[in-house]
Order: sequence, then C-alpha cells, then structure tokens
Amino acid sequence: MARPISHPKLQDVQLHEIMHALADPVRLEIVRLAARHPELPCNRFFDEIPKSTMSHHWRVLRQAGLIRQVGHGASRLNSLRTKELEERFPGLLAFVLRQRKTR
Amino acid sequence: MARPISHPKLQDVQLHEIMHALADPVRLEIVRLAARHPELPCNRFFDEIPKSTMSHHWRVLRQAGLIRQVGHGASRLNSLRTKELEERFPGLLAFVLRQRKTR
DNA sequence: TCGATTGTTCGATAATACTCGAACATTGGC
DNA sequence: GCCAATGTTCGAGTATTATCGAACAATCGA
Repeated sequence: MARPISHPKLQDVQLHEIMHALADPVRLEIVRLAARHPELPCNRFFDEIPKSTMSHHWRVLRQAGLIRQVGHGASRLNSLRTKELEERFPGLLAFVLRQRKTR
Repeated sequence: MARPISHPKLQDVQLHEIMHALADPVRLEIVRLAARHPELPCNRFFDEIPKSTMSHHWRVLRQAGLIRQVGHGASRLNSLRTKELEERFPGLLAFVLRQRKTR
C-alpha cells in the first residue's frame, strides 16, 4: 500500500514558513506551473533538474502547505491548495501569480 | 562624513529575494513595526536581541529593497519603501501587513 | 575633549538549505 | 513475474544563513 502523504493544516503554518518555501526560483516556477496545470506530476516541465532535487522542492512546498500531493499510480499529482490558502493567507496566491517570472 | 548607504533599485530585485528577506520571524516583525512607526531606529523595540544581530536583519531587509535607511545623527532611521514596493510588487506590503503576527 | 549613544564590521560557530547520484520502493502493463 | 516509469530516501559535499561578542566608527551633548 502507498504510505499516506502528510500535509500540514494551514492553520499551523506560519507566514515565514510560506515565505521560505517561496524563496527559491525553482519553487516559484513550480507554483506558477501548478497554477496553470492542475494535477501536475512531479517531474513534468523540469527535465533538466534531477528528480531527487525536484522531489526535495515538492516536499518543501508540501510541508509549507502550498501544494497537496495525491498518489495516482506510480505518480504523484500535485495541486495548489488554492481554497485553503485563500482562507489562511488571503491574497497570497494572487500576489505570487501576478508576478512575472523572475529574470 | 557618513558613508553613503547603498540601496538596490527595486527593478533589480527578484521576487525570491523579497521572499527570502521575509522568511524570518524577526524580520517580519521588523517590517510590521516599520509600517506603524515611520523612521524607526534600528534597535527600538528589540532590546532583547543583540545589536549586531539586529544590524544583520536590517541589512538583509535593505538589500532586498524593503526598507530605506537614512543616517540621522548617530542613528539610522528606517522606513519602508512603500511606494516603490507597490510599483514593483503590487499588493506585497498589503498582504504582509494584513497577516497577524506569527504565533 | 570626554563620554554616552547608536550602529557597523569582523570573526567564529552552529545551523540550515541546496544539489545530486545511487539505491530503493511502488505502481501498472505485458 | 518481469520490466519500465515515477518518485522517495539516503548520504555526501557545498553553500548560505543565523547568531553573537568584541572591537571599531560616527555623532551629539555637556
């Protein structure tokens, strides 16, 4: 059986933890792609980055409460926790997604 | 004479750098206090934190473009770069200041 | 000029984070 | 069962960051 994937309650997530998760260009790009591509597998669009590195970034985002991972076959489908984030950090996603990709 | 204090142009600041500067509870608190107290000296309200540590945090915020420091006597007065930030990262300050102090 | 105030800089230490290869685990198809 | 696909975990190496005392610099008032 697949082990359960643990996600924090957003109520327990502090703002500085969110900021830390977003303080990396790759993770910002992941968030932007996840916004455009619901149920995004972990390695799509990131062929040049080793999968262990990607796994690390996904875990940081998950532990910060930004994304939710659901096992689906051999894959994990990643989705932004849009609604929950809006309740806990209103305006956060809108702000991040409004920004252009960092040069 | 006082050496000039260097501040980045906000156009050169990238989002992940802003996020990194805000990924620390002390610095978030500094920003919130700076919003309420324009021209805030570096060590006011932070008696329990060593001044060298505070100096470090102020520098991080300054280099990320979040605050501007102006020499004033033996002090440095710190102010949020509110207007410039709103142009470069619209909604950022509003978002941060909307959040409660992290528990 | 002396002393108090304010803050920076330097150096050391500890902690944390990023990257990535290798090995392992899980799943689904054949 | 075997294999390919997907992703995690582990460990190591590197880099960045946080913290803080001590020494230094600048300013102002007496």
